[in-house]
Amino acid sequence: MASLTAGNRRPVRLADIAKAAGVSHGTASNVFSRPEIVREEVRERVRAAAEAMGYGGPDPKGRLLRAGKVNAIGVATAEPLSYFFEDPFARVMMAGISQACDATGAGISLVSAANNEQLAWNIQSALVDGFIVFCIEGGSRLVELARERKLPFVALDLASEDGSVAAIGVDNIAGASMAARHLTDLGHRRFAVLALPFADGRTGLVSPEQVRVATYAGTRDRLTGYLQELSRVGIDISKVPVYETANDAASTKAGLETIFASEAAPTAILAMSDRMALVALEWLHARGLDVPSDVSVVGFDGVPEAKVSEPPLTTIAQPIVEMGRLAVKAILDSDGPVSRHQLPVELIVRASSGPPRG
Amino acid sequence: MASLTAGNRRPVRLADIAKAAGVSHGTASNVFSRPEIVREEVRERVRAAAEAMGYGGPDPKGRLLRAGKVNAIGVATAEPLSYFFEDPFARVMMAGISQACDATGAGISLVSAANNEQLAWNIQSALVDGFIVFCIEGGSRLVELARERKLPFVALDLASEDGSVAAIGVDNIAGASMAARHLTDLGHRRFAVLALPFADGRTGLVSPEQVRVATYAGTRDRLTGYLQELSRVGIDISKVPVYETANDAASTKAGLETIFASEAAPTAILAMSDRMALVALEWLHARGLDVPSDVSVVGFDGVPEAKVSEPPLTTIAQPIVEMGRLAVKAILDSDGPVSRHQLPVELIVRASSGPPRG
DNA sequence: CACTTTCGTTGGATCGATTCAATTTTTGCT
DNA sequence: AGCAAAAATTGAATCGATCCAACGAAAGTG
Repeated sequence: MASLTAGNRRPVRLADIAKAAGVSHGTASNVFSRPEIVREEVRERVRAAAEAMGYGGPDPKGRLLRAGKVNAIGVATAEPLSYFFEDPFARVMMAGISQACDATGAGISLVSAANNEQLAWNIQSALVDGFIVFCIEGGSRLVELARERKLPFVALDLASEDGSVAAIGVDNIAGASMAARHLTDLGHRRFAVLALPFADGRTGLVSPEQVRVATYAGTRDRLTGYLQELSRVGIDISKVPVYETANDAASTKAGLETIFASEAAPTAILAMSDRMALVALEWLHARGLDVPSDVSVVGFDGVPEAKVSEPPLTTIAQPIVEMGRLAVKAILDSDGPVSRHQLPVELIVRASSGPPRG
Repeated sequence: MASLTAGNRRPVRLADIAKAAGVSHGTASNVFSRPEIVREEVRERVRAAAEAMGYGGPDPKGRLLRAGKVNAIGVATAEPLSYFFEDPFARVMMAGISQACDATGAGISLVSAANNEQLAWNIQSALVDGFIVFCIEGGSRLVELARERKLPFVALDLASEDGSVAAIGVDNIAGASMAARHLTDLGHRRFAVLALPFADGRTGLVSPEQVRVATYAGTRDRLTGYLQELSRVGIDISKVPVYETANDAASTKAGLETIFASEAAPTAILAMSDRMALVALEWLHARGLDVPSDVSVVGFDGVPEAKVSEPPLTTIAQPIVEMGRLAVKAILDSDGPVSRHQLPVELIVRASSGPPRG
């Protein structure tokens, strides 16, 4: 019934206009892809036929099959799609990826789903030349799915233990160590750690046992870096509360409640992400605690928001944009050996850290 | 030379494993797409063959051609790709689009290029089921290119005059009018307007003539709304400076310089975007002018940043997320007539506006 | 035991283009 | 005009899958 309107579902193929123009489909194809090699008169005839029949140009679906290359790279996470536009770290990373893609003319396909089954299907059916995998929650599954596609892929921000997967990350141990060192140098001795997930789906204070079996090596490495430095100055690290969050506001606040409920409240907080650190800043302010005179806070990541927070956040800056660029490069020239890059981080001292009171 | 390593460029097709497993390609296909209809023994044999030969599952490229649907929608702009992750308005809009896509399981393809030729090619070859077109700079060209693909598409944030293109926008005249009304009610009589582009590529004070031939009807409508209200209270609108910017920091600051260089500096600024308004806030502060006691500022868009600026920004909020959702819906059920939605806007009064001094 | 269902499998047709070797037409030159 | 070289055109093969009508075998029925 809907077909009453002009009665056709646009089945206009290149072959149709070739017939209409009285040329072979080979020639018709040339009119669009290499117009210079077909005689002007013929070219115009074909163009006119295309115009008349409402032909929208060669369908990329067809071309794709022959050409093999999609000219787009997929960026995958196990978060909902909006993660790409809402998470500060993801946004900066995507900006880096964008730059590299713009430079090479590649497109970006966002591949993602919070739902597990949907995610698998989306990865299996993504039309891309390769994947950049954001390893936050569900990282290992994601890597597994990407690997199954047998396309080039690179894991981001993951201290993957599996040397066979290409990965781009930072030196988490060194970075965390620098953060802790900065605070111990200032004289702090009572610490608390706001940790990223060690494994999927749980939050709360973590035990050494849980750290040992951590799924996420990156989280473990940062903790290792923190604790290494703390024990160096003689702090009993078994007394340092480590609260695992889901890197969102709610679980971070819960962590802060727990941490500050204890007798010996810390004078310094080591947060494994700027996102958590920024939440902490807000929470401390609401609680009437001054930063940095009551509590110092040091983040990790170096997102732009850290520059303009109240007070501006001391943090370990990752070369996020550069990582994004490298990732794209790794996909596009993915012939060589699996590329594993470990980039340096940098301590950026701002106003959220200072000597402890007294 | 590179082919020494195992000497093959992965030409493993479904047909290959079918042959290896001793079944027809039809059956092999079924093993992956409808496993329940093939006998277990056969299924396992095929699966084993696939595993052994390193087959990564049915290639979506092939499936696509047959299926016809990509299951992804393209979002197009004439800006570089990073625009999606850096512009506040775009980010909120993308969040809305993401939500709708998550809900329906569709993917998102970012289609964009600052370079003209590249842009055309990218749109022509994008593997998508439809386009959502961000009409900022280069809007008309973009719409033209999208139209040529003969795919469903919807223009966002564009008061397109051409009734044949689906579009989702807000009532720009009413919104602008509300903004101006708010300020006239407060007692303001000396105004300046920071305008979005009327046409591509130029900035500076605009003449009525330039307004008349504006490419962007949305910009013109907002101006109409402002001026309608101003003349209603008896202001000589020919004296109101209207400075056209490129909606970036540089040209906005240039506009402010121009505006405040004049004898009778305005007591109120009407900015056609929050982005400009926020730049204005900063510029005025740096210049030593207090907002709102020296100058009131009212923006347009309602981006999240407006809530936390110093001072918080009075603005006309668009239902950005809702627009994103509607756009996706328009693409996905694109059978009906071209859908043109005009959504309402809302005046949000914050601290950046107040009565003029004296 | 013949006869109908049901189930699993087969292989050809199709999706919409590009490519390339072969062929035809045009051009250029004497 | 005659012939070689250059340019334009043709059409079959290919890309990698899915779909479906037809068919053979096994199971069920009188």
